[in-house]
Amino acid sequence: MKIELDKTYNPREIETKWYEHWEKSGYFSPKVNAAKKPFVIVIPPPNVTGILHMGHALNNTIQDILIRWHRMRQEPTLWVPGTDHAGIATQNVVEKKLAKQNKTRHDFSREEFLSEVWKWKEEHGSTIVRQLRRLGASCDWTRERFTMDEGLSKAVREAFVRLYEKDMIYQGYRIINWCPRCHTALSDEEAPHKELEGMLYYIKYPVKGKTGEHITVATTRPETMLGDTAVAVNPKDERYHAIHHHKIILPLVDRELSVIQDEFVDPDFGSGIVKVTPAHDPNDFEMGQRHKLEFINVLNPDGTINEKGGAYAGMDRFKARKQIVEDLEAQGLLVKKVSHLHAVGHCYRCHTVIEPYYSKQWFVKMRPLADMAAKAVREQKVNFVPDRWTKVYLNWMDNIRDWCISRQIWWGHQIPVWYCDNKNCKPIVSRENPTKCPACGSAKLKQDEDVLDTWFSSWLWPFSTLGWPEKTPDLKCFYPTSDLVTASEIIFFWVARMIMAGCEFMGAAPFNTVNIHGTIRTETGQKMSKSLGNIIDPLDVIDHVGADALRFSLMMITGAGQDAFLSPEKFEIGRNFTNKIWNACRFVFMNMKTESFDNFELTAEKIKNLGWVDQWILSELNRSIDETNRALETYRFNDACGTLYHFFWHDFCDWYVELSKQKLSEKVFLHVLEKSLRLLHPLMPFQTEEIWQKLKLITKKDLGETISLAEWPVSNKSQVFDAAVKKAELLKDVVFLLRNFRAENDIDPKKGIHVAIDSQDALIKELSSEIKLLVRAEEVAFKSGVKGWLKVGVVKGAVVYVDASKDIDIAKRKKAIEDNVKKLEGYLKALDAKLANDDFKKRAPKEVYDGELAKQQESLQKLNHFKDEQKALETLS
RNA sequence: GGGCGAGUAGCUCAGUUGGUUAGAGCGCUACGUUCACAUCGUAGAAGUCACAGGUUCGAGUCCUGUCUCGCCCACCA
Repeated sequence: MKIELDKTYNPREIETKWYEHWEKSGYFSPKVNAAKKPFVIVIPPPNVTGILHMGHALNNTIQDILIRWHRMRQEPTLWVPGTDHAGIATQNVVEKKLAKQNKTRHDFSREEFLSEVWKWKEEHGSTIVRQLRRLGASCDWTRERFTMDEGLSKAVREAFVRLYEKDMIYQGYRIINWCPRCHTALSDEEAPHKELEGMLYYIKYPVKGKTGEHITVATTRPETMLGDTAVAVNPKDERYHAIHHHKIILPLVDRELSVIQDEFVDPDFGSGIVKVTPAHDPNDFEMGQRHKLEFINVLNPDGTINEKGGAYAGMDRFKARKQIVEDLEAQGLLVKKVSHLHAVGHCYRCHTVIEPYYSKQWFVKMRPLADMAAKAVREQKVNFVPDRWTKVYLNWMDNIRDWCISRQIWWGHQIPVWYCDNKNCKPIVSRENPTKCPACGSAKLKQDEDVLDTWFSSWLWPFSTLGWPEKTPDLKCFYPTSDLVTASEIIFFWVARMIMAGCEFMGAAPFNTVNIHGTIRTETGQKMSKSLGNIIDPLDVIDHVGADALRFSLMMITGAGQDAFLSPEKFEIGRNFTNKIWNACRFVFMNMKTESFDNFELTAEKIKNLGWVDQWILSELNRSIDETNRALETYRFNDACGTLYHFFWHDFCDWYVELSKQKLSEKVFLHVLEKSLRLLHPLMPFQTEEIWQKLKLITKKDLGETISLAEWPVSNKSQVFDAAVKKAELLKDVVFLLRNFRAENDIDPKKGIHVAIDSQDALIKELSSEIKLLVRAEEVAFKSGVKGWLKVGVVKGAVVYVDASKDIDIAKRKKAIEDNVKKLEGYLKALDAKLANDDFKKRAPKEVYDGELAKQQESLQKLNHFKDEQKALETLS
């Protein structure tokens, strides 16, 4: 059967065709085999609101490579996919949609609003999941999960109740990060600090009963003074001993404040006196507790001043700040303002400046969890790749603070706590919805209105997706998972907490290896983001060059764990490579006598009788298999790409295919091609499958159903032939020399040249036909005492001549030789000095010394030949 | 304030325990389309390995310090 490939590779139909076939055929579901250790990855669940961006493309390509590689190694392989309900983000999206109809969520009941969100989820939530398929991600879609599906919601309740029962969840009044735009509390991780150029205001507070006397406090947030309930000084600060027992009058409000003494106050900062606002600053909160101060909250949830703010009530916090400064100035109480660089928390969802806010929230006690999780990493139950992240992780664990898990939004897992109508009854914390109060029997119960932090469901992901808390076969078989692949941004949010949850609920860390990859950036180093308009859309890239090219390009340019700087041109590397592979295969298919290849497995017997070129390419293949494995084992995907790129393009196409006009074994040809496709498959799944299937038809060989289940190549020492490799090196050297000579002398590419070689080496005499072919030589003669020809150069002791009666540009040749002589003389000078150094002779290993010596000999010989040639050219001209 | 990463060819980056004359891809220059592939081939030019010291027979690689860029963490108001 004659099978032809199209002239250029057209990924579009091929990709859709194969993905559908793979999924339908169930290749992505693991073949459970108790005797074999499974390889398992859980996907970092993208937000349901998400659309595939380059970061996802990178992240999921890495996972897919690992998964496909292990699958081909015939391990039971599972990649669990799914999406995250992304509480705040999703609610924001739906609220924005409602805003277009001039509505807010408060125009709906909670139930109505939630049904709007579910509706949105059903319509748009599968976008990213479809896009992952286009990338080629070989997830087991039969096991797809969602953080709010029934099973995972059950897991969330189970976790909450267990922690509550162990006294590791508590409710209390604390200062938390409050987003005035999202109207909710946030965890510390959700309120990253950003440096802002602000103002430090120095304000006079009058001392009571001492007209004209005042103290000066410094603050960056003057509006919080409305909630001041004390001023504080350091007890050791002698400047202020005199005022310890005085009362201070709070301007604008006329509240009477005591002076408290607290070690926290740094006498060297500002004036050395701190205004204390226990309800709006974490430090002041601590002081407030220590000194039993009053907590006055002056803010509404939306960031406006509340009724406690007197004249400023109703004003936005920033407007109030401006107004208060103006008013103080008018009263002569503003001493000065100086610009001041400080770090301010921002909401990670909407980037609004967060407000430290005193309110009642639910918290998880982190110390015991952190200790366990840190231990798991210290004992190498979990390993970070690259290793430098270990320190980052441990440092965070050491400085952990309790986790605020309640959110004042509607979309999410509602907190499983109910309050009885009878205020004297204790809250009911329950896995199931209770119908009546166990204490008083009342049926009037009200569930806590808050929902849990989205990450409270994500941290259970590695086992909740496998069925926990039920004891399912999947859980037993696939937990703990093998690798986790993610970006550094979510080490604290997610990775660290998953390790905690795994240790706490499963008694074992959830994965062995955490592979942290870099961030995708633009050419100029910016983060890619929609708002900056600097996105390169992976789906565009797939449309233009195909998923394989996208994947390969990404992997090729991303050093292990390093950030990747992208521009559209970067994807040409993958496009060109897919094209090269395609055309090489096209060539093979066009030239093979298809009838004779029903079997191209190589037996030891066959291999022994192969020609040296075949032996050489087999040697390179086996070396490449080893290198690829080493690269994949150490998560060096760019090395794996580089190895296979070089092998396929340069060894296979440039040399082997070029030499294929000589007598080569077509069996070896197909063998190498087929093995190459397997090696490339994890990187470029679509194209390799397409070609492999064609190969199957041509060879009529039963290779199996799909390349994605074909066995991963194993290297074989008996297929490495040092002599053949040496011979190839020699051939390449002679060919380079003569090609260079041709180019240097502008010899018409179509014109044959006459070559003579003077050498004692028998090996080179076996290369005449190859040399003829590759340098377009009319003849290659082996003889000594060549007279009247031009000496071109010396290769491993063999002197190479070309018939000088042809059109050689003598002047150019002279110049080339002169350059060579100069270079060689410089090199020899350095070598001579090195070898003359007694210390080098004494201390360097013998191999190194001998190596240098041999180099000296060879260079000397070359130099002499060039000098001879110079003389000969003199007589010629 | 603490920590991490990066600085190697015009650009993007490799360079694994120190040991050839420091590599690749892109770009550039010249030539080439009867060749599977011009998304190609052949050949070529191009580097003070950020800087300064040090260790060593030998440093891009190890040590110390400095500079530049980027990132993360941090309750000095």
